[in-house]
Amino acid sequence: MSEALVDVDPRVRRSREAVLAASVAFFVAGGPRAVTVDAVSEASGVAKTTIYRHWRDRAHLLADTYRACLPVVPAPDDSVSPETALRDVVRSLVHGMGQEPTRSALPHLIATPLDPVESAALPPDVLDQTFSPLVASIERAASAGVIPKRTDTMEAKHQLVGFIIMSAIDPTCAMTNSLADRVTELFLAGRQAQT
Amino acid sequence: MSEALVDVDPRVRRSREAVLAASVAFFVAGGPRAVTVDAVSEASGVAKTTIYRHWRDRAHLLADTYRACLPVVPAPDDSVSPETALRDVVRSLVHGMGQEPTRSALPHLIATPLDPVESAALPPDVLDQTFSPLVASIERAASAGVIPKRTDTMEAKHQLVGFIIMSAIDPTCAMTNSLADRVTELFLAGRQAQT
DNA sequence: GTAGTACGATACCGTAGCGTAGCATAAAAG
DNA sequence: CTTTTATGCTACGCTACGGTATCGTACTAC
Repeated sequence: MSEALVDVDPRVRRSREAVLAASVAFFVAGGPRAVTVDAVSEASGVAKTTIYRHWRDRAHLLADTYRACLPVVPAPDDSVSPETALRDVVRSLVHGMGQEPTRSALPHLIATPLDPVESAALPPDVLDQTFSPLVASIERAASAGVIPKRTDTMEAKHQLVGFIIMSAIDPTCAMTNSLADRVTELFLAGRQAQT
Repeated sequence: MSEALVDVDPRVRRSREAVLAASVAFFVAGGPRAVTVDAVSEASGVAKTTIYRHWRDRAHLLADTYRACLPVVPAPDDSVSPETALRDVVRSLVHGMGQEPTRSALPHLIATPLDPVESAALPPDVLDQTFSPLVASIERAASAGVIPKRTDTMEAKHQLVGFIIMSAIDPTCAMTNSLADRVTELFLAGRQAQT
């Protein structure tokens, strides 16, 4: 980030990182409710007062914690075929959802934005942004005719995202490229069978 | 329930129902964290002391609240074809997930069992039981050869359940038989295209 | 009508958690 | 070495919440 050029003081860096790491750990283990300033302070070794010097209040700390648990999904590559682009995005999503802390935090990532108090400092559509590359790939596949042109984008999104998320929530499931490609194949085969 | 034959006293019935209704409302609106005994007491008009006469502690109230939000999914009918049985179960699931309070509570229904403190009085596999009819239908379809016999049951479950849940979470999505049949069709077409 | 029982109201204790104030200390920057 | 700044520590006030005790009242059942 560009902030790294401003926050030169290593003390600030160290404090912010230690706090966020502890906060993420609590969020993963017990959801937003488990992220208490006192607990984070003790676990991170950073004084409570210092935490409040970096975050206005608990809601803002929680917002940063939430964002730290979101996977980074690269934008789809337009220079390859629509099928390949879709397959790559699904691979990225499966990989991102399988990585910690995202994977263990997933149920909380879904539920937190719906909590009227815990979502206080959260932008309303944080989670949607994660799936926007996928939506773009679906739309491209539809306009290219790889799947029926009349395909309901949101329905297709539910189909793919749901499959991936349920797999990630199941701890016995391996989040590999192999799984990702199966997701893509089953999706394409089903859609292409539509009259 | 058979309890209705024992709890003849209308005062008890009235209290239990009012408390549970208010508790469900809070759970739907804000998750387990929002279910506080004080708030439920005030909203239901039932005294706090009376609540503790019917539930040992907050955890047991929350467990009943959670169960009240689960949909009822009838067991699959073995007298019809595997395809029809699967289609019917998917219809029931879609319908159940689309009904209030289940629909609005869905994210919390997923996240709550993973919360180490809020899941205190919850049986560990409450949510799984909801999907057991679906799993049975998938297995029957596989052994009948409607879908490949080597089908990974859990993977197929993730595929179907994920699609349904993501649709239900999207408030703009109509949870109709039409959607349910599309889910089933896309599933079967994709699976049947497997070599 | 009478006995039993569920209920409501109030008051209370203990704990957890948010957020702040004041001051001493250590570390970075020049 | 000196100045600036980030930090740690202790203490504090406040609120929300879980859970209990007590007592008077209203309703149900027979």
